This record gives sequence, C-alpha cells and structure tokens, in this order.
Amino acid sequence: MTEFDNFFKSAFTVDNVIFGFDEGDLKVLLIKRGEAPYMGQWALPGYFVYPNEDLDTAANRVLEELTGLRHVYLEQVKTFGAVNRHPFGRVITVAYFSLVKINDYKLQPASIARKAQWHPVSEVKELAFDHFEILQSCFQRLKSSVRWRPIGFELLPPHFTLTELQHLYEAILETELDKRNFRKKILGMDLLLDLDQTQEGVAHRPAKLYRFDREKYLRFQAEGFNFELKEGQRKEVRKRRMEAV
Amino acid sequence: MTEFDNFFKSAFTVDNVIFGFDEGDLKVLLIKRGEAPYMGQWALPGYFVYPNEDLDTAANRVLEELTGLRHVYLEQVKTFGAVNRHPFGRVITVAYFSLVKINDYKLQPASIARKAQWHPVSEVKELAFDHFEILQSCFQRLKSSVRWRPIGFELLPPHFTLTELQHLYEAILETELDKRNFRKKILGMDLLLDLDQTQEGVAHRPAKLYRFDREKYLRFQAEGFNFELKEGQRKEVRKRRMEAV
DNA sequence: TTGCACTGGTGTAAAATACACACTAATTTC
DNA sequence: GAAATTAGTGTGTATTTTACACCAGTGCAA
Repeated sequence: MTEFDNFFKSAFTVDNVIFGFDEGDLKVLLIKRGEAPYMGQWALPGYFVYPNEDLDTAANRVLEELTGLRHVYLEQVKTFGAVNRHPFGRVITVAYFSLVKINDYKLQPASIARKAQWHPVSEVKELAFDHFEILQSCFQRLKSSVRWRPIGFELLPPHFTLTELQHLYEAILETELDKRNFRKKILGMDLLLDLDQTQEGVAHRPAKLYRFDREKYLRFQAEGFNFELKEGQRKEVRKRRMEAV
Repeated sequence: MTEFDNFFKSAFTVDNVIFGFDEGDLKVLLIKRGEAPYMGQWALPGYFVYPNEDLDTAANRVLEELTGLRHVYLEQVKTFGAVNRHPFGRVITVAYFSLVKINDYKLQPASIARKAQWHPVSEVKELAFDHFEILQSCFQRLKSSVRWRPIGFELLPPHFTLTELQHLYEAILETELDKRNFRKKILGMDLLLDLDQTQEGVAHRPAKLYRFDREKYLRFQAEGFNFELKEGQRKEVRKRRMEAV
C-alpha cells in the first residue's frame, strides 16, 4: 500500500479503428452494440486494458479477437478522456487504427457474436459514445501517415496492380490522382517488385502485378530516404482556396 | 454500481514537456524529484488527472501551476502505458507538449518548491521513469508540427527579429537554414507584421522588429492555405544518404 | 473475324519550388 | 574614422510538380 492507492483511478480502454479496402472503398469495421449504453448502435471495437497488458498489446488483442489477424499495421493516434464521454463513469480510451487486408480476414466467432460489419468510411454518420470523433481523428491520421510512409500496401493483397494501388490512395486521400504522375512517383520510389505476372479473368487488357518490397523499404528507410507522396496536395489547396473566394 | 466497477482501473496522469527558447537554445522545463521513486533525478512535470477534469484541462493545470501561464499552445502527443513504467503500480500517462515564451514566465511558488529548471533539450541525457522517451517523442512531434503550422511564434516574445525566428527554427529542426531563403519563405507567407521599429541597444546594425499576425493566420488557415516550411529537408535527406554510403 | 468496350501503359513541356551563393548597409565601439 | 558586427538583399540553376492525350492488349458480342 503506497500513497499511490489514494489517487483517483479510472477505467481505461483501447478503441481500434480497423481500416480495410474493398471494392474501391475505404472501409471501417464496426460493431453493433448488444448492451447499454447505446444498445443497437454502431461502435468502434474496443475493450478494457488488462492489468498486465501494454497498450499496444491490448489494441492487438482487440484486433485479433475480431479478425483473427496478427502482425498488422497498428498506430496509436490519440487519447480521449472527456469527463462525460461514457455515461456509466469515467473511461479514458486510447485510440488506435490498424490496416488489414480484407481478403485475409476470416470472420471470427467473436466477430459474428459481436455483429461486426464493414462500413464505407464516407457513409458513417453517427456512432456510439464519441466514436465518430475518434474515427475522424484516425482517418485524418491515416491520411497524413500515408503521405510519408508507404503504409498503403498494408491494405492491399500481396499482389496488386498499379491501378488498384492508385484507387486505394485516392480513397484514403479523398482526391483524384493523375495516372501517369502517380505511376512515375510510385515506381520511382523503387519499392515495387515486378512479378512478371498479369491479372487473369478480366475482360480487358490485363495489368501487371506487383508486390511491395518490404526489405528494400527497410533498407531505404535506414538511409533516410524520403517517401513523401506530395501529389495532389498543392492542387487540393489551390482548389480550396479558389472555393473560398 | 454497474458492471463497470468490476473492471481493472488504473491511475493516470498527464506529463507535460514544456518547451521554451532562450539564448539560442531550445529548452525544456524539468523538475528535480523530491521523493521516491527516482528521488533526486530530473523528471517531466506531471500530475494525476482529477475525476472531474478533461485531459487537456489537466495538462493546462500542470503547466499553470509551474509557470503561471495560461492559454499557451498545447498539443497532445502520445500515451505511455507500459506495464512496468512506474515501480509503484500501473500508471498510464498522456504526454503533452506546450510552448511558452520564457520571458513571460514568472517563477511560481510551486515551481520553486518543485525545483523547476530549464535545460537545453540537447543536453538532457537521462530522466526519471520513461520520461526521456517521452521527451524524445514530444521533440519529434514539435519538429514535424513546426513544419506545417507556424507554431514557432509561440516560443518568441511578441516582437522579434527575423534572425531570432531563424535561430528558433534552426534549434527546433536541428539544422542550419539559409538566411536568404528562409526570409523569402517566411515573408512570403505574409504572416508577419512589420512594426516599423528596430532593435535598440545592440552593438551593430539594428534589425527590424516583426510580430506574428494571428488573425491573418486564422483567415488563411480557413482558406486552406499551406504553410509548409520545406527548406532544409531535401538537403538533410541527401546528407544522411551520403553518410550511409 | 471483326470491331467494340474497356482498362493498361507511356512521355514531354511548362511552372513552381528549392537550392546555392556574396556583397553592401547600418550601427556601436575603440 | 576604422574596425567589428549583424542586417538585409537578388539571381541563376536544379529539382519537383503539374497538366495533358494517345496507342496497346484483351474479352466479348455481333
């Protein structure tokens, strides 16, 4: 028993914004609440942090229980602790986002029980607690992270075409990119491995398949190489400035 | 009494990395611990979050108790919750950084009692708990924030010269900037108000004084204007790449 | 088999930005 | 009035971003 035990303690949780990419849409995995408060509403998956658990571990656990996936990209974003954010008492929550390849994802028993479902990010309008705000923070963070590090690949299957990759970036950045400039930039980073394979079963000229070369990325990163994807930003700003006039 | 009360609860705190700028050095306000654990060691100022307090409020309170300052720039950075980060029990801490003008800062009774002292960031080598890691995260965040938003002004007195501003940026970014390019870029942002005054009491040609035009900044920000300060980055990367070879 | 629908794939020129670089101007001090 | 010190200023080159349009390969249907 130390002086410590006299201080106020609170419940604390992690909430995980699980992003996936499918059918050209950026999606987020939500859960239909089966209990009060906010019964029947959609919410972010989250849970209490156990006493013997680091924060990252807890976030990974929440993710794995739902999707069965481990070793996926996970990033801590922000902590939400408004006094009244939970009607039953003080709960502080650490928000994470993670990136999963939807195809890898096998519905876990837990996720069926918890009625998990993918929702296009752009169509989510309302969530339990302050989860909508949390979602927005995480989406914002994903947007800025993706410009600096090639984390987009985490959302695609191991083999993908350049067009798929571009659509992914467009979904995340909520903008349109120029095909030629995008390809120039991405290929110029020298992070893609040409697999000498092409798509099959498509009713048009098949595209080449690539995979992300993680080893090369790590080597480049150590050398201080810069992966900034600037494209579309200046344009965006200019557009907004015009609109403002 | 709800189901809630059965869950594990933990103590949680905020820690505040208070940056200041003085004598050309970026500094951080540290406290000499007067109690176990880590008695006698330097630590970041921090305290428990009260039951009726939001996180930002707690961070502001910690800051005000030490410096007497309110309404300064404050940014949440990251939450640290490793199981054993505190020897007396589980403590989760939310790290913030804040930017204060050292000249405004009046030593508060509380800060004298707590033996607060400014330390050049570059000379801090070891801190209590995981505070060194926290400091590094916050410094890193300051570095990247300062490239995107003109928050540097928060560290300078209301009136300053361009050279002072440049030294500040150099201290934060840990690099040297070219005088002419820096001035071109900063003045081009059109955020500085020329005060038609000059320095006094200096033994050389006196410099013009400027102040930051916050209103204009807010207006520009609303228009989606971009304040990126890119200078020095490409150079840095290239240098590091050379070294790596 | 031919043509249509569809998506894949490619280069270049103009504009904006980043970078490197060196001298004159104004003031104090001795 | 000479020396010392910092303020202030402009231009050319390299790099990056941007805008933009056509031919190529495949499946499918007529």
